[in-house]
Amino acid sequence: MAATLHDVARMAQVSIKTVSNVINERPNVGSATRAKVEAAIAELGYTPNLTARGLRSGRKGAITLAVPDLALSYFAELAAEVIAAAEAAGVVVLVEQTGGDRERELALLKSPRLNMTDGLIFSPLGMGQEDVGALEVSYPLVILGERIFEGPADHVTMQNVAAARAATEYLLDSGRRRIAVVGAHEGEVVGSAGLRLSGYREALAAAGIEYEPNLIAHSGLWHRANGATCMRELLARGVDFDAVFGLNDTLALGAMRVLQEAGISVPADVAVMGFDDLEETPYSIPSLTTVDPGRGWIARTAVKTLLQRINDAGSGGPAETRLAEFEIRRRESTAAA
Amino acid sequence: MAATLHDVARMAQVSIKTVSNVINERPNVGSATRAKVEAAIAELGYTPNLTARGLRSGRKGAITLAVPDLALSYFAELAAEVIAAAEAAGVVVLVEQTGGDRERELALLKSPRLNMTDGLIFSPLGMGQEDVGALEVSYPLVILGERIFEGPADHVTMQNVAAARAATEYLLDSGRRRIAVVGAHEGEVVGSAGLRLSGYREALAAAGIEYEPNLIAHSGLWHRANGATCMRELLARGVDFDAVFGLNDTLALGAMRVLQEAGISVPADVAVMGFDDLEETPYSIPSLTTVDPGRGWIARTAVKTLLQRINDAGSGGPAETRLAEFEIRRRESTAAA
DNA sequence: TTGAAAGCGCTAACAG
DNA sequence: CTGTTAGCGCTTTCAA
Repeated sequence: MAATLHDVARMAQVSIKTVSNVINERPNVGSATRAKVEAAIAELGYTPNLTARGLRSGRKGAITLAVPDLALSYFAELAAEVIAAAEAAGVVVLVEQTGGDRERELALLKSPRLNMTDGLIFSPLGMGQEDVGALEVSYPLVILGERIFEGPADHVTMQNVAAARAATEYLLDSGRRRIAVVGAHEGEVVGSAGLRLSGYREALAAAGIEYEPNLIAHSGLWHRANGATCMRELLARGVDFDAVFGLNDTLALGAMRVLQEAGISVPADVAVMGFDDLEETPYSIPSLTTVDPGRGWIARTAVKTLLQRINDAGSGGPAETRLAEFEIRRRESTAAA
Repeated sequence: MAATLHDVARMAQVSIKTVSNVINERPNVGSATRAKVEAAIAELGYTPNLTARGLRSGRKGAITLAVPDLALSYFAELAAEVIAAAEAAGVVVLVEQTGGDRERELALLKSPRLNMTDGLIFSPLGMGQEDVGALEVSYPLVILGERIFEGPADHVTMQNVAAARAATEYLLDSGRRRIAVVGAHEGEVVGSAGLRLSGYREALAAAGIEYEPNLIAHSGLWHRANGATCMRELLARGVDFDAVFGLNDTLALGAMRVLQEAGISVPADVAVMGFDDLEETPYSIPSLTTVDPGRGWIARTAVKTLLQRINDAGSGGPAETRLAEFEIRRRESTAAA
């Protein structure tokens, strides 16, 4: 059995309160007493029971991170950065996967499991604006991504529209005119897919180029395999294009795979642009031009914001939205034809 | 304030014990009483306080998964499967990153944080056989990977030596003779790198081919960038080779990138073999032949084993080692020259 | 500066 | 079948 505060107190011949004071680095403890207590702690190998502390104090020193799926590289890299940022603040991270499924996302928001942690960083994929009410929760909550605007919770996110527009303009500037899109979501408006498509359309409109639905390929989850499928579909349609904008990197990579399989040269025949700046993008063949949406900043800001809300305990002012800076990472896949 | 058992009991006009019985699905509750209690639970939106339950029962319904880094695809995909398996068993997962650093790994094993969960699935990278004593811990522990043999804890792992040997033999069988290795760890014996290199040497020896140190490139963490660096080094050495065995997929992918950059055709000039069967390997260009080491089975078995130990609470018998089956996934990168 | 004691919300004897 | 009660290990008033 692990040693408790009582055991330490008994051994050090002081009261349990004094031991507690030492552990929590409270100032008012005599140095002789402190030394005695510390000796006893070392001797017994005492380590505080975090569950008991959590019950008593209401603070668990843990947060939950909910993402669709860690097998999606973007979320894996995001999670890595969230965990690192939390660790730096002395907080641990419980990771939940929702599969991007609306029902599971809604269920998670009301799950008793959440009371094991002090708050939630939530990256929804299936929920939409109509579910904004579900975000009225009794615990600190930070939302990532754009499915929901103007909600009751803090929001940390990337500039999807502006960044996608910049990506498209970059393609346009390099002389491409017929830009296919891979990974769109039929009829979506508020999700990442819808927003990035809006950015694409804005760029087209600004350049006086007509939007052509036939150049848009739709898919479900943004897996590499779906990028490949989209590209096969585009090729099957027989539509002509000189560039592809993958709505994220894995889609772009999957599409690029199929392009080369079909004997189409990248970038000579078709330029490829991604979105996310995954760690692997400099190592694809050819290396992938993409948009760095500020993932690291998003992770750090989400953790910082959540911990602030936890500390403020309700008195923290109205919900805020914070936007990350983005940047185009130019690589080989979009080199001049 | 959230409703408690007391609130529910008061509203349903029963004792707190009865409410507890209902919640924990204990059989001995009259159906009329049960209905009353359930109504009260619904009315108050009662949700059990898991922290209190954990303190009282000693069971938290959570486990810890410690991996080097979620930004490494192998660990991200492993974590995804561990979390899914745990979820199926009604358990949540706290994820820790050690960076593969020995000191951090050792520190984690003694961290008070671990008492927030019921047990640990641990994938060490920096620790070695000399640290086997650190695995004598007071909580249920399952070790993943091969850094440590014959330890006091259950061990779920892949067949590194046999699988690497099979991979090398596959290359040999397809007519390749000078097989470079990317990602070796200088002087390592018990780690994945050392074991996979042993498998490589076994295959060479069995085929009567001499082992040539000049064909081996060393690296640190198995990042894609390091695979690229290794390949640059190999090319700089001017040594001749007709195949590359990447000790994992990301290394192989990074190496393949550099090969093509140098105008060397894969697989015509050089065949490339990976290890891990990452989700992206069918979509690289060319698609990557690799070893599926049984990652999904490992994740599910690790969770099952850990939960069993947790349930057995010490009376579970001696530590066991479980080995996953492996399989070569043949793709384009090793097609006949 | 330190001690005694209450109680966080729950489970599990033990009674009835 | 249901109620009473004693803690799990900790933090935290309140006194001394």
